[in-house]
Amino acid sequence: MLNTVQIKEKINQAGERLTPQRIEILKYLRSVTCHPTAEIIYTEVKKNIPTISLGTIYRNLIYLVTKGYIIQFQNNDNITCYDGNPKDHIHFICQKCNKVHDIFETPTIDKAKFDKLGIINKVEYKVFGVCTECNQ
Amino acid sequence: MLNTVQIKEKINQAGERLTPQRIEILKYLRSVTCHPTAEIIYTEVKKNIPTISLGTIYRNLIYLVTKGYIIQFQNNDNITCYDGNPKDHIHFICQKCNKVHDIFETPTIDKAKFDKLGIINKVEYKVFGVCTECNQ
DNA sequence: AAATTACTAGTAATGATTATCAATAACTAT
DNA sequence: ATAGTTATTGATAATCATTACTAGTAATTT
Repeated sequence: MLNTVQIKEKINQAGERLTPQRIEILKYLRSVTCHPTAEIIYTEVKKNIPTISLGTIYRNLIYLVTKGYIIQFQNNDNITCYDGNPKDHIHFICQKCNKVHDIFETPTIDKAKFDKLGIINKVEYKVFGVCTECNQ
Repeated sequence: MLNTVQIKEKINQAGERLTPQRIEILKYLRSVTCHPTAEIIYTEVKKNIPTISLGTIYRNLIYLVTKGYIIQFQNNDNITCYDGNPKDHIHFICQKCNKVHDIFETPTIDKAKFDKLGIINKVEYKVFGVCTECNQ
């Protein structure tokens, strides 16, 4: 996992600025294993930067997703969730409690089939079901 | 592909009613290979049932998804799209033109890994990229 | 240290989706 | 067939996650 210095090195590029807000959002997402919504990230980052606004959260999340530092996906209620681990993996989403579990396995697909269709930028694998806790 | 009689047989169950609106929405989705939004479905079904309302479209789409007659997923703009083919398959989504291509292949995953987590109800595989047409 | 401009905070606007409710019509039982 | 039950519809209002806007601020460059 990247430390703050590494984040600084990685995130800063020509024409882009390294703001405390941007660092804090990425640091938070890298520090948790859950898959928070923008609203939750807002609540949590606010503890360290009380004046941060929700718009800043959204803007930076878009930035971090675009840059590939984090992953985004929609949960069962179609709310966008974020994952600080950008490595391809499967999300198991409980349809009752909406909790998300990571499965660190990449399904094997026939890449050749996609070559005709175009260039692949990212994949998203979701599995919906009911977790063991909710299935009592 | 189901014909109208088969749809009637399949769709009607105790406590549920077979309305012309419901039939028409399913018939439309079964007749196309594209992946329309609720708005597009509204426009198309309206040609046959001019008085149908958008709320009825949404309500029946939820019904059809719940029953497993159709599939839903979010496109690159996070708008819900619908697929009249409920068989598991991969969606290749162009990030430029938002067009969706079907890949009739099911990635193999280690089901055992999910047994610990809970019961699987459905899977959703999406691949984002740029289609050959947009990549000129 | 000054200049440039990407970024922020605060707020308003957007728009897909859901909720509401009286009227209707699909189904059931007689 | 007919009447009764209630799932569904049409129309409209409400919701709320997300985006747009703007003047002020601060990160970076020169």
